[in-house]
Amino acid sequence: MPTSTRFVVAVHTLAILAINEGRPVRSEDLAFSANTNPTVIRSLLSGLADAGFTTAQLGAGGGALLARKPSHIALLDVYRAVEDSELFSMHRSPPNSVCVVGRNIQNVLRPTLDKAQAALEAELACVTVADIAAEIAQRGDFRIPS
Amino acid sequence: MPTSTRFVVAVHTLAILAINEGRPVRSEDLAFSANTNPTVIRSLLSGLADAGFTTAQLGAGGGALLARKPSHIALLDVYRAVEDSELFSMHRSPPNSVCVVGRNIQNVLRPTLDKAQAALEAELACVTVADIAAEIAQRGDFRIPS
DNA sequence: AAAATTGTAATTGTGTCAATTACACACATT
DNA sequence: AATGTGTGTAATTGACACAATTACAATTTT
Repeated sequence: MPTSTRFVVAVHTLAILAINEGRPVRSEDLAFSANTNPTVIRSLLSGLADAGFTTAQLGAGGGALLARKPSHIALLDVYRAVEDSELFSMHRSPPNSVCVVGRNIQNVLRPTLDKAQAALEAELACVTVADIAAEIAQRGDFRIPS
Repeated sequence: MPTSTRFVVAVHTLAILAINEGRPVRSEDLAFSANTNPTVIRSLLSGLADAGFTTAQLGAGGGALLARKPSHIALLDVYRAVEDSELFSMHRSPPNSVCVVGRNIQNVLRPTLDKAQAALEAELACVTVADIAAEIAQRGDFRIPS
């Protein structure tokens, strides 16, 4: 049940912005690091900006900036901002309602699937972009300019 | 996120087998209930049989049967038997190792993603096919022949 | 022997995501 | 003001995965 690569790339992007706190970073540079296309990054930033996590500065010397302290952006927030579809997908075409199982399976399964998703989300809520950035700084042996 | 429908359809299938305990059910009938193709069901049953959850009886009057008590088949087992790909997908092409973030992001993210997946799986481990079948029986106002 | 059913391979159809292209719009610098 | 830089968004294309479908060999029951 694969999620798209959006979530991971979005966290990657935010981590770079956290490390370059204050300095605008161009989508081209972000794309270079994530090994993808600038437009893909801009599309992600669009969602992140809607959620209030980033802003953009147009024109020469412009780029993306964090709009909020990285310690106040949980990975769950990022997940929700850029990942839209359901975690579990049900039957492609609705099950046959003539059958008791077909008639009830989705409603019966729903609470369990929701609980599982909630458990996953609770874990993502515990970690922030600041945590990720700090860990990267440690591995790279440098300090994040506060 | 076009995730696969395999997991839900597999649970659907096992619930039917649990309710028809002892009686073989043809892939055609299972497919009719799940509103899909018999071959799709047979492919799922192939994985479930490999995992030791079902057996098949060939020939006229044949079909699929549970090989284990439904109370001994957790949804997590089903999930693992029929769903192969990773829950979180990382970058499509590897991030740029010239950048500190690109070089470390995947390793830094891995523990969190693993913990999130484990939390999800723990929930799926709590519920069995027997639970699902019982809930369906209750909604359909009938009893499962033990 | 004949009919029924599974198991599996191969092909086709469909949909989603990512890459790419294109361009209008906004800002900054001169 | 004019020009260059960069974002924002739409549209197209490519790649890929899943499901549907077709086909058929193998096995079992009647």
